[in-house]
Amino acid sequence: MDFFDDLVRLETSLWNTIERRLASEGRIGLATLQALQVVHRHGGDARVHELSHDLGITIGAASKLADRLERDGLIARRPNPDDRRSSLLSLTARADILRREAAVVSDEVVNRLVEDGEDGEDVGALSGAIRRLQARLGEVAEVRS
Amino acid sequence: MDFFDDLVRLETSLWNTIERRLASEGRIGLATLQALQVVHRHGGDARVHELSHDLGITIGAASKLADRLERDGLIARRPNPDDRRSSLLSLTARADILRREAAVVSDEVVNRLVEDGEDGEDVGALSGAIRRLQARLGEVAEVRS
DNA sequence: AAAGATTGACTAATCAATCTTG
DNA sequence: CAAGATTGATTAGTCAATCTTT
Repeated sequence: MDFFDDLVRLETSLWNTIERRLASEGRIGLATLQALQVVHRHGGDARVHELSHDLGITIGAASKLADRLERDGLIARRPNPDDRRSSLLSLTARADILRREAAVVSDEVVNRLVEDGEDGEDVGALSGAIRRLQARLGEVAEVRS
Repeated sequence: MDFFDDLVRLETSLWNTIERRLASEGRIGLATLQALQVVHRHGGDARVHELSHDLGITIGAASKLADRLERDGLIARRPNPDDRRSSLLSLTARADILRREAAVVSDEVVNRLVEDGEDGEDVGALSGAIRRLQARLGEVAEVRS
């Protein structure tokens, strides 16, 4: 199971590296960035359910995450007109700016790692392989509860 | 920064999938397995420092992790003869059995994903690329504090 | 002073129970 | 009853302060 260990180690190291860079520049944290990106990508259709699914956390965790983002003025909840059980989440103007700025920093770190090395062209193939494995793992990968 | 997102998503999905399989068989959790593997790999020379380094968590978190493992009878702390500031960590006999059993399950999940698909031979290259990127990221990847 | 580890206050995750709406 | 979400109790992480040993 060397492959899995290597995968975890790289993900952890890269995550920590990006997190440090963001902190050193006084930006939002990487976990917050990931959450804001989910809301952004879903346009006006983000619910707590999408946070849970896309981040791979439980519904309970996603609900509390939305609470914190709302408390910090990063998202707004408005009633879902199609289903009164849920709310629709959207980024505040300020959050969208912070999101974009942090994304630039994160991209910089990743690109510096991935580009202009001898391994430069590996990355296309690498990304493809990762996405194929992800597809293979498929819908089996939901979080319980 | 698609590459990083894909990496995170695969790692998360695979982690959750393995975790569910372990839980369904009544084994130790994946985080515990990872910790026991670190102690195992370091032979008699594991300290709290190694847990922190290899798992990518802070020293404080590693210290508390060692507390829990010790409390649950999975590791023993004995005084480090060479340096009285630290203890040496070793697996209990029971922990080594649980570690091996859980590793088999984890390997099964990963191998089923990775082998005998059309992507079978990708994985060698994939692992290599991941390890090269990890090396490139290098020692920069320590956790602060 | 620096290195290794521990501890307390805080933050964020899980799980289970519960509430509301479909 | 299902699905979506919230909440309370518990668990595990971070950070900062501290203690001991080098």
